Amino acid sequence: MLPETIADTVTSIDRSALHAAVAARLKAMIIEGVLVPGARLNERVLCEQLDVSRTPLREAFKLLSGVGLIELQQNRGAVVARLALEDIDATFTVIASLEGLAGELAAQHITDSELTEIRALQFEMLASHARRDLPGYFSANMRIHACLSSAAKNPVLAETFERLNTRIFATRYRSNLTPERWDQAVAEHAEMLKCLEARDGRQLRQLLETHLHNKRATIMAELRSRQQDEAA
Amino acid sequence: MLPETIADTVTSIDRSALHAAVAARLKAMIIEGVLVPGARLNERVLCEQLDVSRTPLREAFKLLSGVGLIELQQNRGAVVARLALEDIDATFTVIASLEGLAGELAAQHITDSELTEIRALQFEMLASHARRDLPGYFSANMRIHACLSSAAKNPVLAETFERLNTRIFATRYRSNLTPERWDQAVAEHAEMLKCLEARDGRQLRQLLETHLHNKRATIMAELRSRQQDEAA
DNA sequence: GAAAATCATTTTGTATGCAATTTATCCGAG
DNA sequence: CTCGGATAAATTGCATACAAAATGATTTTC
Repeated sequence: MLPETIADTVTSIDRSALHAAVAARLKAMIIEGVLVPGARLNERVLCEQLDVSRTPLREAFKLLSGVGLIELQQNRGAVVARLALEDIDATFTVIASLEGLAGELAAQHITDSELTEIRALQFEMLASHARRDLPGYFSANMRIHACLSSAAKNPVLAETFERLNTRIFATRYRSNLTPERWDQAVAEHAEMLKCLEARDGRQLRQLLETHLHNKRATIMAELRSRQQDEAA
Repeated sequence: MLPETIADTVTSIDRSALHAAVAARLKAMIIEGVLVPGARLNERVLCEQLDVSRTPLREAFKLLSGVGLIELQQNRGAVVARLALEDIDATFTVIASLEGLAGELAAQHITDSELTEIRALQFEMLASHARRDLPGYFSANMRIHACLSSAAKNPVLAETFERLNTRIFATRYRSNLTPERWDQAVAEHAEMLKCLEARDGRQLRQLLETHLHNKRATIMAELRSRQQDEAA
């Protein structure tokens, strides 16, 4: 299934914090799509796959349910959280607001080195855009948003973000973009950097909110059409 | 060992969802201040107190750590989450932003009956204010904010809220108010209701953000002075 | 032949036992 | 008397065993 040596080192589980390690592994499996939304998490099967007993596995379930990645059902075990379109929409709405806040705070608190890093990432993003390298673009994009979040110097905000992002990670960073929307997004990012350099929090917040609002609209449209296709 | 009286029924733990019930009990104990921040959660002791075995107790720990009410320490068990002043400040900043969003969405989506309920709660709050009944005031206040959150029709927002609120519940709804600040808060609430009735989302958002910003400033000032007293 | 009921199997939930780590106590050296 | 180290006690972490519930299959009844 997987290459033996390196993969084993990566995938094998650290026995010293088993429940946490199992949780991390399950999280990865969910994000990577190995475990699809709605799938039942059979304890016996997962125990054998991960080579742990049921106790730490069940504890990991509880940890993940707190993040909202899985749902616990009374006497019926756990299933991978299934997000309805409305949930995704709602999540983006909240993320948009938080991202706006992050921008406003970042404009106040960002250090020069952080700003330098964001500039660099911006160029990476431009490079990926020029190459039409979508995965590279998403990667740079994601790191820019993470950088902004950390520049805001608000751990609660960062944590809340992290939480919401993991839930819709696949949706957010694996969607398609029309060429026009892609160009527009890149242009928006350029604007955002300008605001950041000018330390204009108000404006940055506004920009980020509309930026995320646009992203939400794009993704929702895509998801809806995809759902229609499936129905047909 | 069956529950005999009504009191027993209320306080005894529902055996059908033990880990969840235990989590609820622990949450209550933390919010009520029975378990103070920083206190170690000894498994053996809690098992005896709650009359459950360690397995569901430990699972409850994991559930609560997801909400951020307790912290898990490697090989050292769990402690009630201890919030530094900066954490409280950061939390309020995020709550302010979310509350603003809730207001904006509520203005768009609120139903007449919800609006009626908020009006009623507003009067309850005024009554408590007139009587200088602080607990009653906080209670009405809390229900108004909850109502607003539910009127926003965004479950993700509501959940995020709930999460952040439980963490600083004691701080938020048990602080003192100067008479001036109290009057001001009541006035702000009147303004907010007006915006809601006019379905003016923009304005309401602005109001809520400053309202929460004021609340934050008040509470942070109080906490800082309290900390100084303790040091002296 | 279909619906319902019963029984077996599987799966989840809880309790307990054992190993490993941490914490507390005691003793001796400086 | 204090500090450090060794040992004992306590506590946590994981695995397993048992109990309860849910699922599925088979038989019974109409």
